[in-house]
Amino acid sequence: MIGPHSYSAAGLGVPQKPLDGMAGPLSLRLGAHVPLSGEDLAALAHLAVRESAVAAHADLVRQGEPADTAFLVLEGIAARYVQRASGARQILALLLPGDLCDPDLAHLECWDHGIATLSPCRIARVPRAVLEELIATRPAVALAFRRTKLEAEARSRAWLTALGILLATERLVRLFREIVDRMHAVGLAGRNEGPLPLTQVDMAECIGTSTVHVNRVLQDLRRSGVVELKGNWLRLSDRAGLDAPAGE
Amino acid sequence: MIGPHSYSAAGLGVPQKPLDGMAGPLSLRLGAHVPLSGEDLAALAHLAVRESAVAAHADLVRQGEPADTAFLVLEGIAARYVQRASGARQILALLLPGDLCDPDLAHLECWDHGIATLSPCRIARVPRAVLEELIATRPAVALAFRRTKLEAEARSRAWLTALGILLATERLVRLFREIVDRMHAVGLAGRNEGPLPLTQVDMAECIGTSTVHVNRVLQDLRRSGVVELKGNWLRLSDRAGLDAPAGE
DNA sequence: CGACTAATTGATGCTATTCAACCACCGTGG
DNA sequence: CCACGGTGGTTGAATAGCATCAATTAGTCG
Repeated sequence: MIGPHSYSAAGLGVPQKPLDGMAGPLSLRLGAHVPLSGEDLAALAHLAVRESAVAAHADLVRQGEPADTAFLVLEGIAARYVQRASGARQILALLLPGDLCDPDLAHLECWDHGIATLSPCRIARVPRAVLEELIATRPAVALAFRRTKLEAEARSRAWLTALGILLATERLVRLFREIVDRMHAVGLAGRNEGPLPLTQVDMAECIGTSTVHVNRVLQDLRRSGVVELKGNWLRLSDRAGLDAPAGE
Repeated sequence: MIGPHSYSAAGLGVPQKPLDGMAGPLSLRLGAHVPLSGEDLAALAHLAVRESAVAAHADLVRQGEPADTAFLVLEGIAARYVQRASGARQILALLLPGDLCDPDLAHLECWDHGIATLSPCRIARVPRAVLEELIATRPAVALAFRRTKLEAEARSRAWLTALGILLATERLVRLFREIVDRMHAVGLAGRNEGPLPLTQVDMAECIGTSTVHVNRVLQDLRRSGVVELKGNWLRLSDRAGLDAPAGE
Protein backbone atom coordinates (compact mmCIF):
# COMPACT_ATOMS: atom_id res chain seq x y z
CA MET A 1 0.00 0.00 0.00
CA ILE A 2 1.08 3.53 -0.71
CA GLY A 3 2.14 5.39 2.37
CA PRO A 4 1.22 9.03 2.53
CA HIS A 5 4.90 9.98 2.56
CA SER A 6 5.79 7.91 -0.44
CA TYR A 7 7.00 9.65 -3.55
CA SER A 8 6.75 6.56 -5.65
CA ALA A 9 4.31 6.41 -8.48
CA ALA A 10 3.81 2.70 -8.08
CA GLY A 11 0.21 1.70 -7.63
CA LEU A 12 -1.15 4.98 -8.88
CA GLY A 13 -2.07 3.69 -12.25
CA VAL A 14 0.51 5.99 -13.73
CA PRO A 15 2.51 4.50 -16.56
CA GLN A 16 6.02 4.93 -15.17
CA LYS A 17 8.09 5.52 -18.24
CA PRO A 18 11.40 3.74 -17.84
CA LEU A 19 13.87 6.40 -18.93
CA ASP A 20 17.42 6.97 -17.83
CA GLY A 21 17.68 6.78 -14.09
CA MET A 22 19.35 9.95 -12.91
CA ALA A 23 17.82 12.88 -14.72
CA GLY A 24 14.54 11.06 -15.28
CA PRO A 25 12.11 13.85 -14.54
CA LEU A 26 14.32 16.41 -16.26
CA SER A 27 14.47 14.59 -19.56
CA LEU A 28 10.78 13.85 -19.25
CA ARG A 29 10.06 17.55 -18.95
CA LEU A 30 12.42 18.64 -21.70
CA GLY A 31 11.54 15.79 -24.01
CA ALA A 32 7.93 16.89 -23.92
CA HIS A 33 8.88 19.98 -25.91
CA VAL A 34 11.70 18.88 -28.17
CA PRO A 35 12.79 15.43 -29.31
CA LEU A 36 16.16 14.73 -27.71
CA SER A 37 18.85 12.45 -29.06
CA GLY A 38 20.65 9.82 -27.04
CA GLU A 39 23.63 12.12 -26.75
CA ASP A 40 21.40 14.90 -25.50
CA LEU A 41 19.98 12.64 -22.85
CA ALA A 42 23.43 11.49 -21.83
CA ALA A 43 24.56 15.09 -21.45
CA LEU A 44 21.52 15.80 -19.30
CA ALA A 45 22.13 12.79 -17.10
CA HIS A 46 25.61 14.20 -16.54
CA LEU A 47 24.06 17.28 -14.91
CA ALA A 48 22.92 15.31 -11.91
CA VAL A 49 26.42 14.39 -10.87
CA ARG A 50 26.86 16.80 -7.98
CA GLU A 51 23.81 15.61 -6.15
CA SER A 52 22.97 15.94 -2.48
CA ALA A 53 20.15 15.53 -0.01
CA VAL A 54 18.80 18.72 1.49
CA ALA A 55 16.52 18.99 4.53
CA ALA A 56 13.15 20.68 4.37
CA HIS A 57 13.02 24.47 4.67
CA ALA A 58 16.66 25.05 3.91
CA ASP A 59 17.98 27.84 1.72
CA LEU A 60 19.77 26.87 -1.46
CA VAL A 61 20.60 30.46 -2.27
CA ARG A 62 19.63 33.69 -0.65
CA GLN A 63 18.68 36.87 -2.39
CA GLY A 64 21.74 38.91 -3.36
CA GLU A 65 24.21 36.06 -3.63
CA PRO A 66 26.20 35.75 -6.86
CA ALA A 67 24.53 33.56 -9.47
CA ASP A 68 27.21 30.98 -10.17
CA THR A 69 25.24 27.78 -9.70
CA ALA A 70 21.97 26.49 -11.03
CA PHE A 71 19.89 23.97 -9.16
CA LEU A 72 18.14 20.93 -10.50
CA VAL A 73 15.44 19.39 -8.36
CA LEU A 74 15.54 15.59 -8.47
CA GLU A 75 13.15 14.84 -5.63
CA GLY A 76 10.95 16.91 -3.38
CA ILE A 77 9.61 20.43 -3.72
CA ALA A 78 11.61 23.64 -3.66
CA ALA A 79 10.55 27.19 -4.35
CA ARG A 80 11.67 30.61 -5.45
CA TYR A 81 10.76 33.22 -2.89
CA VAL A 82 11.16 36.82 -1.92
CA GLN A 83 11.48 37.83 1.68
CA ARG A 84 10.83 41.32 2.89
CA ALA A 85 12.36 43.17 5.79
CA SER A 86 9.14 42.67 7.75
CA GLY A 87 9.72 38.94 7.56
CA ALA A 88 6.81 38.33 5.22
CA ARG A 89 7.68 35.85 2.52
CA GLN A 90 6.10 35.38 -0.89
CA ILE A 91 6.68 32.24 -2.89
CA LEU A 92 7.02 33.06 -6.57
CA ALA A 93 7.12 29.63 -8.14
CA LEU A 94 7.44 26.02 -7.22
CA LEU A 95 10.35 23.89 -8.37
CA LEU A 96 9.28 20.29 -8.74
CA PRO A 97 11.29 17.24 -9.75
CA GLY A 98 12.74 17.85 -13.21
CA ASP A 99 12.83 21.61 -12.84
CA LEU A 100 16.05 23.43 -13.49
CA CYS A 101 15.96 26.64 -11.50
CA ASP A 102 17.20 28.90 -14.27
CA PRO A 103 18.72 28.12 -17.64
CA ASP A 104 19.29 31.84 -18.21
CA LEU A 105 21.61 31.94 -15.26
CA ALA A 106 24.45 32.99 -17.51
CA HIS A 107 22.97 36.43 -17.95
CA LEU A 108 22.36 37.10 -14.29
CA GLU A 109 24.82 38.69 -11.95
CA CYS A 110 23.23 37.86 -8.65
CA TRP A 111 19.95 36.42 -7.50
CA ASP A 112 17.12 38.87 -7.01
CA HIS A 113 15.24 36.17 -5.12
CA GLY A 114 16.05 33.22 -2.93
CA ILE A 115 15.56 29.52 -3.52
CA ALA A 116 14.71 27.20 -0.69
CA THR A 117 13.50 23.67 -0.21
CA LEU A 118 10.02 23.22 1.15
CA SER A 119 10.09 19.45 1.62
CA PRO A 120 13.20 17.31 1.98
CA CYS A 121 14.83 17.24 -1.43
CA ARG A 122 17.50 15.70 -3.57
CA ILE A 123 19.18 18.56 -5.39
CA ALA A 124 21.87 18.65 -8.05
CA ARG A 125 24.08 21.72 -8.20
CA VAL A 126 25.01 22.68 -11.75
CA PRO A 127 27.96 25.05 -12.08
CA ARG A 128 27.41 27.95 -14.39
CA ALA A 129 30.16 26.85 -16.74
CA VAL A 130 28.66 23.40 -17.18
CA LEU A 131 25.29 24.86 -18.00
CA GLU A 132 26.75 27.34 -20.46
CA GLU A 133 28.67 24.62 -22.23
CA LEU A 134 25.63 22.40 -22.42
CA ILE A 135 23.60 25.18 -23.98
CA ALA A 136 26.38 26.06 -26.39
CA THR A 137 27.04 22.53 -27.59
CA ARG A 138 23.62 20.93 -27.62
CA PRO A 139 21.14 23.10 -29.50
CA ALA A 140 18.23 20.73 -28.99
CA VAL A 141 18.72 20.93 -25.23
CA ALA A 142 19.03 24.69 -25.39
CA LEU A 143 15.77 24.87 -27.29
CA ALA A 144 14.09 22.57 -24.81
CA PHE A 145 15.30 24.78 -21.97
CA ARG A 146 13.86 27.79 -23.67
CA ARG A 147 10.47 26.22 -24.24
CA THR A 148 10.37 24.86 -20.73
CA LYS A 149 11.10 28.30 -19.44
CA LEU A 150 8.26 29.75 -21.48
CA GLU A 151 6.01 27.21 -19.83
CA ALA A 152 7.21 28.42 -16.44
CA GLU A 153 6.50 31.97 -17.44
CA ALA A 154 2.97 31.05 -18.39
CA ARG A 155 2.53 29.49 -14.97
CA SER A 156 3.92 32.61 -13.41
CA ARG A 157 1.33 34.69 -15.21
CA ALA A 158 -1.42 32.39 -14.02
CA TRP A 159 -0.07 32.64 -10.49
CA LEU A 160 -0.05 36.41 -10.64
CA THR A 161 -3.57 36.47 -11.99
CA ALA A 162 -4.72 34.20 -9.21
CA LEU A 163 -3.22 36.50 -6.58
CA GLY A 164 -4.88 39.48 -8.17
CA ILE A 165 -8.42 38.33 -8.69
CA LEU A 166 -9.20 35.04 -6.95
CA LEU A 167 -10.42 34.45 -3.43
CA ALA A 168 -8.22 32.54 -1.04
CA THR A 169 -10.24 29.36 -1.47
CA GLU A 170 -9.87 29.39 -5.24
CA ARG A 171 -6.19 30.19 -4.99
CA LEU A 172 -5.61 27.23 -2.74
CA VAL A 173 -7.46 24.86 -5.03
CA ARG A 174 -5.44 26.23 -7.91
CA LEU A 175 -2.24 25.57 -6.05
CA PHE A 176 -3.28 22.00 -5.37
CA ARG A 177 -4.25 21.45 -8.99
CA GLU A 178 -0.94 22.84 -10.20
CA ILE A 179 1.06 20.57 -7.96
CA VAL A 180 -0.88 17.45 -8.81
CA ASP A 181 -0.85 18.21 -12.53
CA ARG A 182 2.86 18.91 -12.66
CA MET A 183 3.68 15.89 -10.52
CA HIS A 184 1.48 13.83 -12.76
CA ALA A 185 3.37 15.06 -15.81
CA VAL A 186 6.62 13.57 -14.51
CA GLY A 187 4.99 10.39 -13.31
CA LEU A 188 5.07 11.17 -9.61
CA ALA A 189 1.36 11.52 -9.02
CA GLY A 190 -1.93 10.20 -10.24
CA ARG A 191 -4.44 12.17 -12.23
CA ASN A 192 -6.20 13.51 -9.17
CA GLU A 193 -4.01 12.66 -6.23
CA GLY A 194 -0.42 12.85 -5.20
CA PRO A 195 2.06 13.83 -2.54
CA LEU A 196 1.73 17.24 -0.94
CA PRO A 197 4.67 17.71 1.38
CA LEU A 198 3.93 21.34 2.22
CA THR A 199 3.14 22.85 5.58
CA GLN A 200 0.27 25.27 5.91
CA VAL A 201 2.85 28.02 6.31
CA ASP A 202 4.24 27.11 2.89
CA MET A 203 0.79 27.18 1.35
CA ALA A 204 0.11 30.56 2.90
CA GLU A 205 3.29 31.95 1.41
CA CYS A 206 2.26 30.57 -1.96
CA ILE A 207 -1.19 32.04 -2.11
CA GLY A 208 -0.48 35.23 -0.19
CA THR A 209 -2.62 34.82 2.89
CA SER A 210 -2.08 34.20 6.58
CA THR A 211 -1.52 30.69 7.91
CA VAL A 212 -4.62 30.90 10.00
CA HIS A 213 -6.70 31.59 6.97
CA VAL A 214 -5.17 28.72 5.04
CA ASN A 215 -6.17 26.46 7.87
CA ARG A 216 -9.76 27.62 7.78
CA VAL A 217 -10.05 27.51 4.03
CA LEU A 218 -8.59 24.03 4.04
CA GLN A 219 -11.19 22.85 6.50
CA ASP A 220 -13.94 24.30 4.37
CA LEU A 221 -12.56 22.42 1.39
CA ARG A 222 -12.40 19.22 3.38
CA ARG A 223 -15.89 19.68 4.75
CA SER A 224 -17.32 20.28 1.32
CA GLY A 225 -15.53 17.23 0.00
CA VAL A 226 -13.43 19.04 -2.56
CA VAL A 227 -10.11 17.85 -1.22
CA GLU A 228 -8.85 15.11 1.00
CA LEU A 229 -5.54 15.94 2.64
CA LYS A 230 -4.05 13.68 5.24
CA GLY A 231 -0.43 13.12 6.13
CA ASN A 232 1.09 14.81 3.12
CA TRP A 233 -1.16 12.97 0.70
CA LEU A 234 -3.61 14.95 -1.36
CA ARG A 235 -6.65 13.77 -3.23
CA LEU A 236 -8.79 16.08 -5.34
CA SER A 237 -12.38 15.22 -6.04
CA ASP A 238 -13.57 15.63 -9.60
CA ARG A 239 -15.51 18.64 -8.49
CA ALA A 240 -12.36 20.54 -7.68
CA GLY A 241 -11.89 21.45 -11.30
CA LEU A 242 -15.46 22.55 -11.69
CA ASP A 243 -15.46 24.79 -8.66
CA ALA A 244 -12.73 27.00 -10.06
CA PRO A 245 -13.36 26.68 -13.77
CA ALA A 246 -12.28 30.05 -15.08
CA GLY A 247 -8.95 29.82 -13.34
CA GLU A 248 -7.06 30.44 -16.54
CA MET B 1 4.91 75.24 -19.90
CA ILE B 2 4.39 71.53 -19.86
CA GLY B 3 0.82 70.47 -20.29
CA PRO B 4 -0.41 67.57 -18.21
CA HIS B 5 -0.97 65.52 -21.34
CA SER B 6 2.41 66.14 -22.81
CA TYR B 7 4.64 63.17 -23.44
CA SER B 8 7.59 65.32 -24.27
CA ALA B 9 10.63 65.30 -22.07
CA ALA B 10 11.43 68.89 -22.81
CA GLY B 11 11.64 71.07 -19.76
CA LEU B 12 12.00 68.17 -17.39
CA GLY B 13 15.70 68.57 -16.96
CA VAL B 14 16.11 65.20 -18.60
CA PRO B 15 18.99 65.06 -21.04
CA GLN B 16 17.18 63.96 -24.16
CA LYS B 17 19.75 61.80 -25.92
CA PRO B 18 19.59 62.45 -29.63
CA LEU B 19 19.51 58.93 -31.03
CA ASP B 20 17.88 57.62 -34.16
CA GLY B 21 14.43 59.00 -34.47
CA MET B 22 12.12 56.04 -34.96
CA ALA B 23 13.09 53.33 -32.52
CA GLY B 24 14.56 55.79 -30.05
CA PRO B 25 13.23 54.32 -26.82
CA LEU B 26 13.84 50.77 -28.05
CA SER B 27 17.53 51.27 -28.77
CA LEU B 28 17.83 53.19 -25.53
CA ARG B 29 16.47 50.21 -23.65
CA LEU B 30 18.49 47.60 -25.48
CA GLY B 31 21.64 49.65 -25.58
CA ALA B 32 21.59 49.86 -21.81
CA HIS B 33 22.38 46.14 -21.68
CA VAL B 34 24.58 45.50 -24.69
CA PRO B 35 26.61 47.87 -26.86
CA LEU B 36 25.00 47.95 -30.27
CA SER B 37 26.69 48.73 -33.55
CA GLY B 38 25.41 51.16 -36.12
CA GLU B 39 24.15 48.27 -38.19
CA ASP B 40 22.30 46.89 -35.18
CA LEU B 41 20.66 50.24 -34.60
CA ALA B 42 19.71 50.50 -38.25
CA ALA B 43 18.11 47.06 -38.13
CA LEU B 44 16.16 48.09 -35.04
CA ALA B 45 14.97 51.30 -36.63
CA HIS B 46 13.64 49.14 -39.43
CA LEU B 47 11.31 47.39 -36.98
CA ALA B 48 9.23 50.51 -36.54
CA VAL B 49 8.16 50.60 -40.15
CA ARG B 50 4.67 49.23 -39.79
CA GLU B 51 3.62 51.84 -37.32
CA SER B 52 0.14 53.02 -36.44
CA ALA B 53 -1.78 55.06 -33.93
CA VAL B 54 -4.09 53.12 -31.61
CA ALA B 55 -6.76 54.57 -29.40
CA ALA B 56 -6.83 54.06 -25.65
CA HIS B 57 -8.29 50.83 -24.30
CA ALA B 58 -8.11 48.92 -27.55
CA ASP B 59 -7.03 45.31 -27.87
CA LEU B 60 -3.91 44.58 -29.86
CA VAL B 61 -4.35 40.85 -29.45
CA ARG B 62 -6.79 38.78 -27.51
CA GLN B 63 -6.06 35.67 -25.54
CA GLY B 64 -6.07 32.61 -27.77
CA GLU B 65 -5.18 34.29 -31.02
CA PRO B 66 -2.24 32.90 -32.99
CA ALA B 67 1.07 34.51 -32.11
CA ASP B 68 2.27 35.76 -35.46
CA THR B 69 3.02 39.38 -34.67
CA ALA B 70 5.03 41.12 -32.00
CA PHE B 71 4.24 44.64 -30.85
CA LEU B 72 6.63 47.44 -30.19
CA VAL B 73 5.37 50.35 -28.16
CA LEU B 74 6.62 53.65 -29.49
CA GLU B 75 4.44 56.00 -27.50
CA GLY B 76 1.89 55.59 -24.75
CA ILE B 77 1.24 52.77 -22.33
CA ALA B 78 -0.02 49.29 -23.17
CA ALA B 79 -0.37 46.22 -20.99
CA ARG B 80 -0.50 42.47 -20.94
CA TYR B 81 -3.64 41.25 -19.26
CA VAL B 82 -5.69 38.22 -18.46
CA GLN B 83 -9.46 38.36 -18.46
CA ARG B 84 -11.62 35.86 -16.69
CA ALA B 85 -15.08 34.70 -17.55
CA SER B 86 -16.48 36.79 -14.71
CA GLY B 87 -15.18 39.88 -16.48
CA ALA B 88 -12.48 40.54 -13.90
CA ARG B 89 -9.25 41.60 -15.52
CA GLN B 90 -5.74 41.44 -14.15
CA ILE B 91 -2.93 43.39 -15.71
CA LEU B 92 0.27 41.37 -15.74
CA ALA B 93 2.80 43.87 -16.93
CA LEU B 94 3.02 47.31 -18.43
CA LEU B 95 4.48 47.92 -21.86
CA LEU B 96 6.06 51.35 -22.03
CA PRO B 97 7.76 53.10 -24.92
CA GLY B 98 10.70 50.98 -26.05
CA ASP B 99 9.17 47.71 -24.92
CA LEU B 100 8.88 44.88 -27.38
CA CYS B 101 6.02 42.70 -26.27
CA ASP B 102 7.79 39.38 -26.69
CA PRO B 103 11.07 38.49 -28.35
CA ASP B 104 10.39 34.82 -27.65
CA LEU B 105 7.34 34.99 -29.82
CA ALA B 106 8.84 32.43 -32.16
CA HIS B 107 8.33 29.69 -29.64
CA LEU B 108 4.72 30.47 -28.86
CA GLU B 109 1.77 29.04 -30.69
CA CYS B 110 -0.92 31.36 -29.47
CA TRP B 111 -1.22 34.04 -26.84
CA ASP B 112 -2.16 32.90 -23.37
CA HIS B 113 -2.89 36.50 -22.49
CA GLY B 114 -4.12 39.59 -24.22
CA ILE B 115 -2.38 42.84 -24.99
CA ALA B 116 -4.24 46.11 -24.96
CA THR B 117 -3.48 49.78 -24.96
CA LEU B 118 -4.28 51.74 -21.83
CA SER B 119 -3.55 55.21 -23.15
CA PRO B 120 -3.53 56.28 -26.79
CA CYS B 121 -0.44 54.71 -28.33
CA ARG B 122 1.78 54.56 -31.33
CA ILE B 123 2.44 50.91 -31.98
CA ALA B 124 4.65 49.11 -34.48
CA ARG B 125 3.62 45.63 -35.56
CA VAL B 126 6.55 43.33 -36.12
CA PRO B 127 5.83 40.18 -38.13
CA ARG B 128 7.15 37.03 -36.63
CA ALA B 129 9.45 36.38 -39.59
CA VAL B 130 11.09 39.78 -39.31
CA LEU B 131 11.74 39.25 -35.63
CA GLU B 132 13.15 35.80 -36.19
CA GLU B 133 15.48 37.03 -38.88
CA LEU B 134 16.66 39.90 -36.73
CA ILE B 135 17.48 37.55 -33.90
CA ALA B 136 19.20 35.11 -36.21
CA THR B 137 21.36 37.66 -38.00
CA ARG B 138 22.22 40.14 -35.27
CA PRO B 139 23.58 38.37 -32.22
CA ALA B 140 24.14 41.56 -30.25
CA VAL B 141 20.49 42.44 -30.68
CA ALA B 142 19.44 38.93 -29.72
CA LEU B 143 21.50 39.17 -26.56
CA ALA B 144 20.05 42.56 -25.76
CA PHE B 145 16.53 41.15 -26.20
CA ARG B 146 17.35 38.34 -23.82
CA ARG B 147 18.72 40.61 -21.12
CA THR B 148 15.85 43.01 -21.51
CA LYS B 149 13.49 40.13 -21.06
CA LEU B 150 15.25 39.06 -17.89
CA GLU B 151 14.72 42.57 -16.62
CA ALA B 152 11.02 42.23 -17.37
CA GLU B 153 10.92 38.93 -15.53
CA ALA B 154 12.47 40.55 -12.49
CA ARG B 155 9.78 43.19 -12.61
CA SER B 156 7.18 40.49 -12.90
CA ARG B 157 8.50 38.83 -9.76
CA ALA B 158 8.39 42.14 -7.92
CA TRP B 159 4.83 42.64 -9.14
CA LEU B 160 3.77 39.23 -7.93
CA THR B 161 5.40 39.83 -4.57
CA ALA B 162 3.60 43.12 -4.25
CA LEU B 163 0.24 41.47 -4.92
CA GLY B 164 0.98 38.81 -2.36
CA ILE B 165 2.18 40.76 0.60
CA LEU B 166 1.64 44.49 0.24
CA LEU B 167 -1.38 46.52 1.18
CA ALA B 168 -3.29 48.35 -1.53
CA THR B 169 -1.70 51.68 -0.66
CA GLU B 170 1.81 50.31 -0.96
CA ARG B 171 0.98 48.54 -4.19
CA LEU B 172 -0.30 51.74 -5.73
CA VAL B 173 2.79 53.70 -4.72
CA ARG B 174 4.89 50.90 -6.17
CA LEU B 175 3.01 51.10 -9.42
CA PHE B 176 3.57 54.84 -9.60
CA ARG B 177 7.27 54.45 -8.84
CA GLU B 178 7.67 51.80 -11.51
CA ILE B 179 6.06 53.93 -14.16
CA VAL B 180 8.02 57.04 -13.34
CA ASP B 181 11.30 55.14 -13.09
CA ARG B 182 10.83 53.32 -16.37
CA MET B 183 9.66 56.43 -18.15
CA HIS B 184 12.65 58.24 -16.74
CA ALA B 185 14.95 55.55 -18.10
CA VAL B 186 13.86 56.30 -21.65
CA GLY B 187 13.90 60.03 -21.20
CA LEU B 188 10.15 60.52 -21.03
CA ALA B 189 9.85 61.55 -17.40
CA GLY B 190 11.77 63.36 -14.72
CA ARG B 191 13.25 61.73 -11.70
CA ASN B 192 10.10 62.09 -9.61
CA GLU B 193 7.39 63.11 -11.98
CA GLY B 194 6.00 62.17 -15.30
CA PRO B 195 2.92 61.39 -17.36
CA LEU B 196 0.39 58.96 -15.94
CA PRO B 197 -2.25 58.39 -18.59
CA LEU B 198 -4.10 55.65 -16.70
CA THR B 199 -7.66 55.64 -15.49
CA GLN B 200 -8.44 54.48 -12.00
CA VAL B 201 -9.91 51.36 -13.54
CA ASP B 202 -6.54 50.61 -15.12
CA MET B 203 -4.78 51.13 -11.82
CA ALA B 204 -7.22 48.84 -10.08
CA GLU B 205 -6.56 46.11 -12.63
CA CYS B 206 -2.85 46.55 -12.08
CA ILE B 207 -2.84 46.30 -8.32
CA GLY B 208 -5.71 43.86 -7.96
CA THR B 209 -8.30 45.89 -6.10
CA SER B 210 -11.62 47.49 -6.88
CA THR B 211 -11.83 50.85 -8.56
CA VAL B 212 -13.57 52.34 -5.60
CA HIS B 213 -10.74 51.36 -3.37
CA VAL B 214 -8.15 52.83 -5.72
CA ASN B 215 -10.02 56.07 -5.56
CA ARG B 216 -9.95 56.12 -1.77
CA VAL B 217 -6.33 55.09 -1.50
CA LEU B 218 -5.42 57.75 -4.00
CA GLN B 219 -7.13 60.38 -1.97
CA ASP B 220 -5.29 59.28 1.15
CA LEU B 221 -2.02 59.55 -0.74
CA ARG B 222 -2.93 63.01 -1.94
CA ARG B 223 -4.01 64.14 1.49
CA SER B 224 -0.80 62.91 3.06
CA GLY B 225 1.21 64.67 0.39
CA VAL B 226 2.86 61.56 -1.01
CA VAL B 227 1.63 62.01 -4.54
CA GLU B 228 0.26 64.80 -6.65
CA LEU B 229 -1.88 63.56 -9.50
CA LYS B 230 -3.77 65.94 -11.68
CA GLY B 231 -4.84 65.60 -15.27
CA ASN B 232 -2.62 62.66 -16.17
CA TRP B 233 0.45 64.20 -14.64
CA LEU B 234 2.02 62.53 -11.62
CA ARG B 235 4.47 63.93 -9.14
CA LEU B 236 5.94 61.86 -6.35
CA SER B 237 7.21 63.52 -3.23
CA ASP B 238 10.59 62.40 -1.97
CA ARG B 239 8.80 60.69 0.88
CA ALA B 240 7.17 58.23 -1.50
CA GLY B 241 10.26 56.09 -1.59
CA LEU B 242 10.59 56.11 2.16
CA ASP B 243 7.02 55.12 2.83
CA ALA B 244 7.40 51.82 0.99
CA PRO B 245 11.06 51.06 1.55
CA ALA B 246 11.15 47.29 1.64
CA GLY B 247 9.31 47.05 -1.64
CA GLU B 248 11.95 44.87 -3.23
C1' DC C 1 -26.99 70.64 -24.96
C1' DG C 2 -26.99 65.67 -24.34
C1' DA C 3 -24.28 61.41 -24.05
C1' DC C 4 -20.50 59.35 -22.49
C1' DT C 5 -16.60 58.26 -19.67
C1' DA C 6 -14.14 58.99 -15.39
C1' DA C 7 -14.04 60.24 -10.65
C1' DT C 8 -16.24 60.51 -6.20
C1' DT C 9 -19.05 59.42 -2.12
C1' DG C 10 -21.84 56.68 1.40
C1' DA C 11 -23.60 52.56 3.48
C1' DT C 12 -23.16 47.76 4.35
C1' DG C 13 -21.14 43.31 4.85
C1' DC C 14 -17.94 39.92 3.61
C1' DT C 15 -13.04 38.38 3.53
C1' DA C 16 -9.04 38.07 5.77
C1' DT C 17 -5.60 39.57 9.53
C1' DT C 18 -3.97 39.63 14.03
C1' DC C 19 -3.12 38.09 18.57
C1' DA C 20 -3.52 34.61 21.58
C1' DA C 21 -4.04 30.34 23.30
C1' DC C 22 -4.34 25.44 22.94
C1' DC C 23 -3.81 20.77 21.02
C1' DA C 24 -1.53 16.81 18.61
C1' DC C 25 2.25 14.62 17.03
C1' DC C 26 7.06 13.12 17.04
C1' DG C 27 11.59 12.36 18.26
C1' DT C 28 14.95 13.03 22.15
C1' DG C 29 17.05 12.22 26.43
C1' DG C 30 16.70 11.21 31.19
C1' DC D 1 8.85 4.48 30.44
C1' DC D 2 7.56 9.26 30.73
C1' DA D 3 8.83 14.10 30.78
C1' DC D 4 10.32 17.28 27.51
C1' DG D 5 10.75 20.62 23.59
C1' DG D 6 9.75 21.58 18.96
C1' DT D 7 7.04 21.89 14.98
C1' DG D 8 2.80 21.99 12.78
C1' DG D 9 -2.07 22.24 13.14
C1' DT D 10 -6.47 24.12 15.24
C1' DT D 11 -9.56 27.42 17.44
C1' DG D 12 -11.81 31.95 19.14
C1' DA D 13 -12.59 36.87 19.34
C1' DA D 14 -11.77 41.38 17.83
C1' DT D 15 -10.63 44.24 14.09
C1' DA D 16 -8.79 45.93 9.71
C1' DG D 17 -8.96 45.91 4.81
C1' DC D 18 -11.51 45.71 1.04
C1' DA D 19 -15.57 44.62 -2.08
C1' DT D 20 -20.02 45.60 -3.54
C1' DC D 21 -24.05 48.19 -4.73
C1' DA D 22 -25.94 52.32 -5.72
C1' DA D 23 -26.12 56.97 -6.53
C1' DT D 24 -23.96 61.50 -7.58
C1' DT D 25 -20.71 64.67 -9.57
C1' DA D 26 -17.18 66.29 -12.73
C1' DG D 27 -15.19 66.42 -17.28
C1' DT D 28 -15.09 65.81 -22.42
C1' DC D 29 -16.58 65.69 -26.93
C1' DG D 30 -19.48 65.74 -30.97
